[in-house]
Amino acid sequence: MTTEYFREQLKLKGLKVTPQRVAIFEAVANLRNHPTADHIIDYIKNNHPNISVGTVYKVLDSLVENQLLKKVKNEKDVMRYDAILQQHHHLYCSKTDQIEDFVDYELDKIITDYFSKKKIKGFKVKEISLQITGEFNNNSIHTK
Amino acid sequence: MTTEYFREQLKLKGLKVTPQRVAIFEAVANLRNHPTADHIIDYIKNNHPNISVGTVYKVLDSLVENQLLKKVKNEKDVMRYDAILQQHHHLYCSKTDQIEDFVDYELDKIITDYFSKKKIKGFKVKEISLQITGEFNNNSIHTK
DNA sequence: TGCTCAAAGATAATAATTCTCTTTTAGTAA
DNA sequence: TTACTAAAAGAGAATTATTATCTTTGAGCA
Ligand SMILES: [Mn+2]
Ligand SMILES: [Mn+2]
Ligand SMILES: [Zn+2]
Ligand SMILES: [Zn+2]
Repeated sequence: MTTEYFREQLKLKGLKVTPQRVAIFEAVANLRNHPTADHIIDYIKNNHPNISVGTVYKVLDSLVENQLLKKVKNEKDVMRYDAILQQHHHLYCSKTDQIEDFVDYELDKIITDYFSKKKIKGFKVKEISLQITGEFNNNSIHTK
Repeated sequence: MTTEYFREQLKLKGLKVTPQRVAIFEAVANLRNHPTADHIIDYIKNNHPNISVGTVYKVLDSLVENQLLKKVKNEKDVMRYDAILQQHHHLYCSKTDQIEDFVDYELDKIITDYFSKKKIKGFKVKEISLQITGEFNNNSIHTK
């Protein structure tokens, strides 16, 4: 996924294409492990040694607002971000803070079918995702 | 659910039964809407006008640790707590911060069945729950 | 009834995030 | 290409949630 792609996405949303926005957007996508603001800052330090933390938070907010990123719910006092917008689920490790993506179309179909029949009264569903909590086997943690 | 019940639960876990612990535990259970530490403090102000916020956080931590409460993941920078331990899901309102419980045994069975067949390799599942994001119809918000 | 250790209270410290203000710059139009 | 301008970035202070430290209190137990 090239830098040009990220610039384009920003443009499509009517956002000014700044080096900071591109770098932050790209960082979340490349890091892939649902990074925190801090992870992102570390990651872009080389090319942006003096980026302001306020900028990072503001950019993340606006990317989320413009639906180019999503926040990832978790039970720590630090927000995490996700560049994958398509429907997917998350594996939460209760030992480490690792969060991995879990994609399963068959499961998605089952759930979609179920909720197309059974409506939740008084609530309009926009999105359904699973949070799967458990533990990774140490040896199978794929860092790349 | 009587106060005696909460005292008993604490005792069963080998925790000292203090008025603060009982009050906080009871508050989360009675409030029912996945309160924050702050909500809890407000709620118990009458009976415990001088409770220390540090105490509230420490008690909440230890109740979670002892599996008498659960943290509720959400995408705000404030933790929320749940006294319902049995398997259930959450409806997240994207307009307000309302989080409501959603219980559905049929759905649980479908998901359990699915995962009993299809294992996730490299990951030992402990718990699966859905986060259902959407919007409540204003008129059907049940505050009690 | 008194001991003792764990818990509560008070308050300072920390960490994540937001805010305010000044400077810079991307986009646009002369 | 240049100049203008609104929006964004930077710097740093402020805020908020949470945690830590230290002293005092009190629950459980002999
Ligand atoms: Mn914090
Ligand atoms: Mn915070
Ligand atoms: Zn993800
Ligand atoms: Zn709940």
